[in-house]
Amino acid sequence: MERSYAEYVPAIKAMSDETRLKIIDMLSCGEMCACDILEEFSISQSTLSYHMKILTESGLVNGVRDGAWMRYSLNKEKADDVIAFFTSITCEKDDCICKKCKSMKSDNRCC
Amino acid sequence: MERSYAEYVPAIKAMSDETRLKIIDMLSCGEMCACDILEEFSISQSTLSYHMKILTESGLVNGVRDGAWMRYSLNKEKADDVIAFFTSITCEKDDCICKKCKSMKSDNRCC
DNA sequence: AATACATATTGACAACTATCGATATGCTTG
DNA sequence: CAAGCATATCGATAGTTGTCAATATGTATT
Repeated sequence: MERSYAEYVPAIKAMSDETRLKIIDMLSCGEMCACDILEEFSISQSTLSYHMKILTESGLVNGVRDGAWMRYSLNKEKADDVIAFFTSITCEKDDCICKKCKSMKSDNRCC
Repeated sequence: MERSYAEYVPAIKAMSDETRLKIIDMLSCGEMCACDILEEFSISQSTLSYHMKILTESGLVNGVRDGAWMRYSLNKEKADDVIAFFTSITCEKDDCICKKCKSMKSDNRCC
């Protein structure tokens, strides 16, 4: 089975930034609007908007407009999907890509 | 509780690349040497060495010299640690950072 | 319609990343 | 020790990222 690693890259990239990790954590219990998220950081409004765009485009965060505000929330399904993907590529498995290694020996060593 | 998001950034950054995700997958069942990993990709030897450095410096991959070869393996503890961190920041929790949000209402909405 | 507020977009820029070819280092074997 | 193979490092380069100030857009209120 060929796994589609590239499919997960945008979400993992979205998580590979300290600011965005904190935002994900902040959204784990419910919705927050941009202005309240902004208060927790020492970054400009445009920078936060940039981070929220990366998070929403990655699918990890949902954003809905509510009048003048944007309400952001965590897309739990997507987050769980990423976690499941991680778990799958870091666990031994019967159809593992490494089984294709020509010189792999019986003790799981090659070379 | 203040979480140390920054602590996990190098490992997540290491995972945010298609090539390195595939390498992690290849190492999930056992050790492989650089030359065998290289065969699975269309990249130069120096580029692979660069990726292996990022993976080992992040702690996700262990590299040990074995004569002329390097034997790489997944650091399962580190991988599990990252997964546990993800799980923790994407799940509701009593000590959640979002609970500090001034305007958070009883229905977990703010604004 | 004018003003104020919330958020998004733009343009600029410095820092970082992925890549390569060339070269260096380290190990093994004749 | 010389040659050859495995891996690492270096220097260059094109592309990406995170940041800001300025500006634009969208919504609510007066």
